[in-house]
Amino acid sequence: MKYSIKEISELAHVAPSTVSKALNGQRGVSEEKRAEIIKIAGEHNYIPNASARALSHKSAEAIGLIIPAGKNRSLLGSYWSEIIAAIAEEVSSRGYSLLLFVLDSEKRLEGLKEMVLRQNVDGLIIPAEEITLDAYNLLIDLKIPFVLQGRSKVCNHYSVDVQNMSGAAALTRSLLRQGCKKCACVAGPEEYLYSRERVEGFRTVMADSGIGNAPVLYSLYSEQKALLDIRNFFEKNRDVDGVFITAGGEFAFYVLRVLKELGFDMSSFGVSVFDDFEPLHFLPFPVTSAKQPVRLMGTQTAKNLFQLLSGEEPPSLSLFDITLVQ
Amino acid sequence: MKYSIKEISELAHVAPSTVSKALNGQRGVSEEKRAEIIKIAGEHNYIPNASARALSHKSAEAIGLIIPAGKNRSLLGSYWSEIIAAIAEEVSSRGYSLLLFVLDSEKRLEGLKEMVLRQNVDGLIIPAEEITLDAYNLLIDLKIPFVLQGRSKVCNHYSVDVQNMSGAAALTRSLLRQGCKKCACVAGPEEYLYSRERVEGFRTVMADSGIGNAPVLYSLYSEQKALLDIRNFFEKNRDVDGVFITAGGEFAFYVLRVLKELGFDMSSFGVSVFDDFEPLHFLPFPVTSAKQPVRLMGTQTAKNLFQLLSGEEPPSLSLFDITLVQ
DNA sequence: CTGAAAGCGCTTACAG
DNA sequence: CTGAAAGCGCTTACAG
Repeated sequence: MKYSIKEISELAHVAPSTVSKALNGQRGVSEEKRAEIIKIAGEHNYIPNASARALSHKSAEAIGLIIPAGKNRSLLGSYWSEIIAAIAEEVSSRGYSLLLFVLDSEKRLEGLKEMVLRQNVDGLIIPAEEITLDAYNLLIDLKIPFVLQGRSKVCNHYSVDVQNMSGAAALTRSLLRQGCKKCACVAGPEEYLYSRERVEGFRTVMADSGIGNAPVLYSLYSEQKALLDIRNFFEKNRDVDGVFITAGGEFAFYVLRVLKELGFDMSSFGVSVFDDFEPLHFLPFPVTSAKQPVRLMGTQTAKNLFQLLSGEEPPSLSLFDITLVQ
Repeated sequence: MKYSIKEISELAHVAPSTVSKALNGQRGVSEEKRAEIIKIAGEHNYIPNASARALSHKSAEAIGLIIPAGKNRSLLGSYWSEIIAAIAEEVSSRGYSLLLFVLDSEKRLEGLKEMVLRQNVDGLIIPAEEITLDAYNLLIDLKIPFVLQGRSKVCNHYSVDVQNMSGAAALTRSLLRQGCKKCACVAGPEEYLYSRERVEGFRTVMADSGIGNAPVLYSLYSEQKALLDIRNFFEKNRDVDGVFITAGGEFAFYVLRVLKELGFDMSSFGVSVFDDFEPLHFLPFPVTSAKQPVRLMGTQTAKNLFQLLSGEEPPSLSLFDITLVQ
């Protein structure tokens, strides 16, 4: 059975307010009574009602995390699965809880807006690529604190991100160093800032080394669409001998699957991937990848949000470097 | 700015209770007023306070999902990342939200207990391998509805699980069919029922084919410990020519890494893994894996929990079959 | 130190 | 149809 504070107060022969103070470690209760109350509450498995607490506190002690996944975008092997773990850890270490909102590819932030907002959260963590101007304005209007995971081109707001351009440049240089003559780039959705930045890093290095217009493909993360696009792309670019893939996880494997199917000789093919993923290094050919300090980044995001909640001003941008993994 | 129902009611020149009825689609409001109220609420981005709502409803419209991950157990490529997505989808399609609790390897359910319980959730989804008798009794005492993901040996309760024994048997038979003469089994923690069941499936098939005591290793999922155990195991079992791994994701790759390091000739080595994981099929040698219908299982778990919440009696056990993937 | 009272923002009988 | 009132379970000034 579930007890309320009133019932506990009766069992302890004190007022509810005294129980509240005792259990919350506030002063104004004799140590004698406090001990007694704690004992009784423990014996009855008393657990304060979080909603009531939130209502009077005017704080739910909860933060909301939005992640892009759902039917067409797997969480598997992705950046987001590690982000979740990192943020969950930081959030729960502060006694807060974590509301998770998973975005379907169709129902973008729009559909979830109401849902997210009607759940009481003190703040939100939002993937930069998902925020829209409308959503941004709404959050600002409602004064709901939030931080972005990544940077957005839609709005300028507190962000935590990785050095996309220099990371992509390093990966591209690695392809050249391996002797690739004709490199291509397969990127995620063009509408995402990080896709574009990584492509730009690729292009810059290619241009610097005198290669005018290396082939670039922007695609989507949905398996079906990606496989189709990638196949078309490589059928038109049979002479490519190296590829820079701007996104890891399953997407990188889609590219590799197509290359294999089209009969490319992978033993003399350069592959570099933005985002590290252990299975990449078990392949029968070498892969260079960029490891983002994802855990640190997730933790930083949560920390920045908590700073915001406490009224302090967090850094407007926390930028992290990648590490090359061979 | 954030408006309360009282403020909206003043703007609309009606009583708060009328606003409530209008916005919640209840009868007892003229359609005229209802339209007017909805209009005003919309214009002011009115969003009802979830805590207040939960407090009077006596339902938070939220369910809690506990997952085992954290520092030493990655979410990457795991069963749990898909479970999260499936459950999130089902939960949000019902207008509920999802509280996520990530368990560190040290602080098992115990530490989280208070945390989980003081957040208002209508029900919980708990990994079978994490539940303890104490936690079980507490939940029963507090009448908090919950379902288990997997079966537990600690308690008999509503569960959703995969056919562990027959799946393991199929994978083992596949090794034999490939011509393996000396098969070993590398399993996850012995304390987990599914580890034991899968080992049992392995042993049964081995025994049936006249092989007395095939080597079996139980280890942990933490990278460090696993690598150590696995190395020791195979150093002592140099003559093994096939392995059945009871868990997919990164754990399977630990095994493969060690085999590679120890110089086993993988081209003539049989590998079968319980749990499918796309990267497994890009390896330079064939791997047989068992694909669990993880999405369906997650959805079923959520559905069973909602049945429980609505006062119905869900199946005490929903069992799913694996599919062999070559 | 102790407790009665008001308030947090909703919802839901209940009366008019 | 409409609204005043009580209640959900806490917390927090405020008196005593």
